[in-house]
Amino acid sequence: MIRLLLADDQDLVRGGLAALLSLESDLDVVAEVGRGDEVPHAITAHDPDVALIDIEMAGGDGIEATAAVTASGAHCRCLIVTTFGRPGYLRRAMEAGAAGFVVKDTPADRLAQVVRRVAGGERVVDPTLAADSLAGGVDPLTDREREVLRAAADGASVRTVATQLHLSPGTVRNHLSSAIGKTEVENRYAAARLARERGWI
Amino acid sequence: MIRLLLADDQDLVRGGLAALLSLESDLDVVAEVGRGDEVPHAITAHDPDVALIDIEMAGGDGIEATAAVTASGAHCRCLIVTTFGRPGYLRRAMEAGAAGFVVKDTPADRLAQVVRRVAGGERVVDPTLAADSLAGGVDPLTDREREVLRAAADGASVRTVATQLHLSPGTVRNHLSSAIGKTEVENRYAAARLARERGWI
DNA sequence: CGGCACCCCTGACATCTGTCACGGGGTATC
DNA sequence: GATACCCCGTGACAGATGTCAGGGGTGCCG
Repeated sequence: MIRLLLADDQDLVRGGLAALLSLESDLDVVAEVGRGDEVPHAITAHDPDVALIDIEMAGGDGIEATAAVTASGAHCRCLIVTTFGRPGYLRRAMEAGAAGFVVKDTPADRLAQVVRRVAGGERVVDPTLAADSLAGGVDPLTDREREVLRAAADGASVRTVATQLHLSPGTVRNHLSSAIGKTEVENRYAAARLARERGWI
Repeated sequence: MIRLLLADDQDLVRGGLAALLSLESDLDVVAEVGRGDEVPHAITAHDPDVALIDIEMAGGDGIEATAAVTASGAHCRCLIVTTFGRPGYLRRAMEAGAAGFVVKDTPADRLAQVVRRVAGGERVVDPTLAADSLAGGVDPLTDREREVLRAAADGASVRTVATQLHLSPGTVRNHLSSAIGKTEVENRYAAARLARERGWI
């Protein structure tokens, strides 16, 4: 019997996955949580073999949760199950110690197979996604550029961002200009959009 | 027996919902589609009583699909099941003739009840969402403002938007300025963000 | 009919943005 | 030590943006 933990902030999706996986005789959903930061506690409490974790969640994201589980040295292996197949997500998830990464577009009947392979010790990655990740290139932004871009992403002015990050307005503009250059777009918003799409911020 | 159609572009979610609903003895999932524009055809082919439709989908959105079903005069009733509880979505869905609207945060065991009530002829709306919709106010934007805002949302310059919509650059700027004023924010991007959040664009 | 709201356009203005050249300071690598 | 990054800052410039005050046109409604 493979013991499973589900982490997803949407009740219907979580319930659906539970129903789906429970159809398999060798899989047993032993716990469900709706927030990323509840994952470590649930793992110590229920000792699952595999944790299926979403990335975008209300309380703490799934990559951080995965990193926490990895750091704790728990027996449980983490399988990321996410909506967005962003190359940056994949890379960051693997760095955080994830044992698998699939998108929610995966055919439903294949999920159980993936879970079994992960439980068996394999690393399972969505093949098309892995190709994208290799082809799409890596994040060219520096830490500061990412930070500034993130702060400016939802329409904050230079002055606001500068105050927020304790920087001079000129410096903020320089970082933004650099990010715009690296992403080869016209302005900060397009740059932020692209960076988000690629999973860089 | 209540016959169901599922429309969601994510295989795992669709499969999960199917598994979840199939646990109920009076519900029967007779068809599944992964695109909004396949909904009308699937309805004529399988004659379901209730269609569970997502909004954000790859091929044609769920509100358009609902409108098409309503226009066709089919016996089938549409229940929107979506990730985002945006007031604008709710309003537009109801205008398109939806018989129900729930978010994916809904507890899994309540979905079957909602489906039964919709099948029985009731209109079922997420209560907190309905409150938001009434309190949050209506879309203050004009058709043109919405259009211009949408075109400018992902970082296009004024010139680009103007060419795209066959307008003068000055006119575009006036529309944007007006939208910025109505949304009470600082710039077009924040305005677009807010409009998207509210479901206006 | 007169308002009223929307649409389209113009021109002008202050401000914000994106870019460039330039400087100084820190750290890691060879 | 030289080199190469990265970080932070300045000053200056052209161009984009947001705002305002106009002008005409349409259609709707009291």
